Amino acid sequence: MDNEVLRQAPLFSALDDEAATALRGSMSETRLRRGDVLFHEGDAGDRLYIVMDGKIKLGRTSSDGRENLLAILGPGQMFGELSLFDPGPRSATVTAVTDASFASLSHEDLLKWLEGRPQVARGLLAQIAGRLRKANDVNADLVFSDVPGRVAKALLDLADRFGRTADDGVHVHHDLTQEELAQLVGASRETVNKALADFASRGWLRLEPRSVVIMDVDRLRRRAR
Amino acid sequence: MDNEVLRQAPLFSALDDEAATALRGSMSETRLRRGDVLFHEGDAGDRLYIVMDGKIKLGRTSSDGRENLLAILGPGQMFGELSLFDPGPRSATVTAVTDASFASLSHEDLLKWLEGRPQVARGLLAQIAGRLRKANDVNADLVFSDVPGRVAKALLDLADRFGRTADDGVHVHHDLTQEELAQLVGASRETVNKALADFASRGWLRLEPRSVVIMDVDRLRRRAR
DNA sequence: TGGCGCGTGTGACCTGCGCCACTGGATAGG
DNA sequence: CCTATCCAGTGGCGCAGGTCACACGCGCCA
Repeated sequence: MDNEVLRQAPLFSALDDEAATALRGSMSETRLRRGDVLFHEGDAGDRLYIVMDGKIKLGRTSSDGRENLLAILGPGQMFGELSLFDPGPRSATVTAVTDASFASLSHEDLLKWLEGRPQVARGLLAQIAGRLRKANDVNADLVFSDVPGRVAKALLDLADRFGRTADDGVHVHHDLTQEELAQLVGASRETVNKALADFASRGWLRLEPRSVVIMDVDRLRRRAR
Repeated sequence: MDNEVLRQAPLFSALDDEAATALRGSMSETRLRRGDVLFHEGDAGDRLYIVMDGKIKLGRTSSDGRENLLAILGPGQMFGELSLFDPGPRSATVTAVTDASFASLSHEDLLKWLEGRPQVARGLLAQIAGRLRKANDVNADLVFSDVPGRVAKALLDLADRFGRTADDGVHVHHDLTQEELAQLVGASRETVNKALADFASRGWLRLEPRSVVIMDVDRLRRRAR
């Protein structure tokens, strides 16, 4: 792992070389293969992770075994921040959606390193605050939007973060099965499939295994709100 | 406002008198009557508020005008913390559910006062982290629970925070109309009414205007999960 | 190379719940 | 005191979406 990769994380993008090197010193690296679980909801643990490569899903399981995804995270994004300030068991299960690697840092080391770097501390808080805002948005969507709307919104979000624009549209290699997509938007696999098929039949997008090509972003965006 | 009232807030309960007095110095007080709005979603503002007395609702309005409540807050609870770390327009509208009074504090004053009081700063972060956890829980409920389940859950939560136990049950003066309760759980007023009526007919609770008496907490709890 | 599992695509139900319509009681304002 | 408004209660209708059932293709391993 070198400083460059670390700087992918918005949080650390502005660090000078000295600071980045110091941080790296106390970080360790982990690798997972698709489907592997990093930790489970309920586990103890106080490490903060930063995705270096690959994608992970953050999910929770209901008492009757059904699953619901809180987020899909990719390179540069972090997770486990909750346990930094609100000690206690992990509130979600983290599973690799593709082969992935992470840098991680103990609560303690992070806080020590953060001392004297109030800018970064601020940034960290802003991230948490942003997450809270986003969680509230998701709530509103669950109440107000129908399933196709939520699917459209999810695709646009994934496109923002993982999409590559080509001349035939925005290629979004989300690496999710439709089942996972369904868990992400809080709907059944079948309904999500039908929504996707409908979008495709309108020419808004093209379906590919574990990915989509969005051909009419505007239409999709209008369907999302 | 005196130091005692301030100490109702868990965040400030452990302050010594000097610290509390210092804090009070930079706080100002506001009063509202039932139905009055403190600020709207989208407004500018960076004050942190603490409810001293009464109850408020934190809500957002969808593009087509429908409303959705994020939380009901009572004495000792605070809001507006988001704008502390994530500057930008207010993300929710705050309305008084009963006559209410608040202490408030500017972003700037708070941060200044917080310097040298890392314990309190930590506590503040823990509150935000807790809110995030809770928001995620609500998401899961919206996905997995039916309306009666969410109503039961909401009642139990309100009971925890505002209930008074008597020998005929737990009296919960929530001060919410059924319409508001419905917005809180993300359902229609009618459906919530029917759920409540059903609970009442089973003898789990008794309905009173803007309040309920829970007579069988256990049953209700079992219905909630 | 044949079978098996996994992801996807699609139709046929069934039902929870949103929306509408109306009633009756309570509260407030002229 | 009468009317207007708000809130609670209840029935009926329609539909979005969950569940079930099944079919197809593709990759993997024995």
